[in-house]
Amino acid sequence: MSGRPTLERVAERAGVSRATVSRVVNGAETVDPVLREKVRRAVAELGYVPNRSARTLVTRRTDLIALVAAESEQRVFGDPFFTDIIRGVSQELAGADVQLVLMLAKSEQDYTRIERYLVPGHVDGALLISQHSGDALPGRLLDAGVPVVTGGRPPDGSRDVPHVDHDNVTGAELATRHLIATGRVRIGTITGPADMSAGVDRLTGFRRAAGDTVPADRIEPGEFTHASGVAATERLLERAPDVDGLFVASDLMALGCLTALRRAGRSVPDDVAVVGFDDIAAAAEAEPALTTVHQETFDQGRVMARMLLARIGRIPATDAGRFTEGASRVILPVRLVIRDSA
Amino acid sequence: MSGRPTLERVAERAGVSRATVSRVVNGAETVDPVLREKVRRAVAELGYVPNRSARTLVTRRTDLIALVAAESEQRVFGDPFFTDIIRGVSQELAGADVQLVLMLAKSEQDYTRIERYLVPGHVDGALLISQHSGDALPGRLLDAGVPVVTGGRPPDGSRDVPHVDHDNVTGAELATRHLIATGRVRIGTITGPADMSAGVDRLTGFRRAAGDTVPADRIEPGEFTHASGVAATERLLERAPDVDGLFVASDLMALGCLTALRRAGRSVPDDVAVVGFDDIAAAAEAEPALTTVHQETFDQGRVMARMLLARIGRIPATDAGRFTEGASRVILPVRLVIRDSA
DNA sequence: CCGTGCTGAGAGAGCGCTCTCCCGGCCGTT
DNA sequence: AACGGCCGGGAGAGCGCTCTCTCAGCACGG
Repeated sequence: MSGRPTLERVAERAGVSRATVSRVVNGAETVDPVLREKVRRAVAELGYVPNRSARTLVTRRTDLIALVAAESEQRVFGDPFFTDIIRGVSQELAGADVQLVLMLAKSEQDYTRIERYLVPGHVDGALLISQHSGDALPGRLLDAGVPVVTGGRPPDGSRDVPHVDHDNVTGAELATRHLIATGRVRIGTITGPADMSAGVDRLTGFRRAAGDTVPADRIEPGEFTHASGVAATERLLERAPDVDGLFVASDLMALGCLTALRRAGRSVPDDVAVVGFDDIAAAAEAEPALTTVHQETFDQGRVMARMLLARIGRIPATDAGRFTEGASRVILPVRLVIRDSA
Repeated sequence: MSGRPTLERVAERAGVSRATVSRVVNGAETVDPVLREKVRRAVAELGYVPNRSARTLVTRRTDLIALVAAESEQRVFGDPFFTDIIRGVSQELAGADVQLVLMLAKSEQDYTRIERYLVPGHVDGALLISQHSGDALPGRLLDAGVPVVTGGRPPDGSRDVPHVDHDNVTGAELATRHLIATGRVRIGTITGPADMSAGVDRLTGFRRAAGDTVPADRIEPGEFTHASGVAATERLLERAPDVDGLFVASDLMALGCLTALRRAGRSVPDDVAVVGFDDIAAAAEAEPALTTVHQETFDQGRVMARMLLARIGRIPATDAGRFTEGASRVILPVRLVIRDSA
């Protein structure tokens, strides 16, 4: 570390000034090809790599982007969702030579720490996932001028933040219509949390397809986890034993639902048809294989990253495409995947 | 960002020199309490937060630690393993005010990029998970003087690197002994990849318990994934249809194994007893609930982080405990969890 | 009374880079 | 032939921080 070559050393070796080396390293056009070649060689010979901090100090660019996930209640983490988003984000950032700083918030205290870290320009921008209503972070970051993109529509009532979401309403509608089209008449749903937009939107879609005639005892709240899927199904079966079709707002819950139905002696899809949402890997392996709404979580991560990169001017104009300036909202399409459970 | 207060401004407001403010901010003892209080107030009033790059430039400390995962073949990612490690690492780093930089390598090219990034002091240390034999990264980092801790024993033949592993040999031995103790006589195993130490060690443990009498056609290689578990079980059943007990080297594969056995019309545990390894959340939910070897992946992440922090002098001596200097190797205990599949 | 030893605080020199100036040389113009 | 314009390259001023060095001030002993 002590012996690491500096710009100065490279300049010396190449017989030019520091400024010229800097120009070459940063790809400036206005350098004589002969000098450029000399510098290139000196850089290679010395194994020169620019010192990030020194550069950041003057450019005010960190080449760092934070991915913040509210991990509270382990909700995010049981979900393959998290992993896929990270993979997508990671891939896109790698291409832009930007590093990913991962920050998990388990408590209010963590949140404060994260806020203190993000605000003063330690990162060039932030990606937020798993937002809940009442979350002040996006607003604070916006106020502080930190570029932000969230995964999923911000909860109702929060400020308008650029975001990338899946078409949850349409997905839920497709799922529910499928239940109806296959002859189910006493349809119910297990919903996601009411403080997350994915929960709200999927219920909206369900209502849009099923109409307002669905009695309240066939609507049961869950928490997007496997365990909550089991519990919600049990409660629902108790109150509405004649239910013959269920739209379950996440695959993890749907898997729990299958377990609960099996224990209750109901056969799927004969007695009760089940449709999930997310199309996680385990859905296809379930017994029976789960009919579900497919979404592209990996792509969501990629688009989030691209959108943020565009906002901070890190994507060449040609590449940025529709995300360059205007777009502050991208809704990705979903599709129904019919397997055996409905 | 432009208006962010600097040390200079704080000094001015507090009526002291920059050096004194720096001392207070960094918790030096040798400052007059009166001045200290003045500085504290000025810091609070201006909302001063030190500029990380400027500090890094002189201290050569980045307060950044990289977590590198070889994501190739998506093996790492299907696994809840990854998520748990991250959670553990993240928690421990948060306490030390160190940020986590996540780097996923999908290709050789990524690997080169990562190496270029890590070597020149962009991070204070690196955590490596999912190592394969032939992986040159740990050695290169060691040579470059970058502190490294790996998750899992480095593959045979690689250089000795500080690491944190679970006791895979003992775990596999326990699992296999359980099969024997419950009366299974024609025992087989589905192994992990031969280029990963977890795969090798679990096979060693199996052999240690089962003896050398196990015929080769009851040993079938898998890749730690669900799909490979299904395939390996099918191949094994074809060659050794009379098998009555299986030690499967990962839960994901064991779940696949259950699926394959069900399809083949074998009942578990009556016809074939199955023991997995990892105790992922889904193991308890499986049908039948999976008997498996429990490991503390979350703790593994924590210990890895602590070990690295100790090596770079970021853990107070009292806390560092056994990891301070000597320990370059920690083996975490595992235990057998008996459920319904064996 | 002065000299010695200490403690606490300020002055100032960088850390390695970028970027704005400015200047020298070359072209084209009048 | 003289001059303006332009372009490539060098000099040098920071970016915000840390840390060594130095010195002022005080208590103490001789």
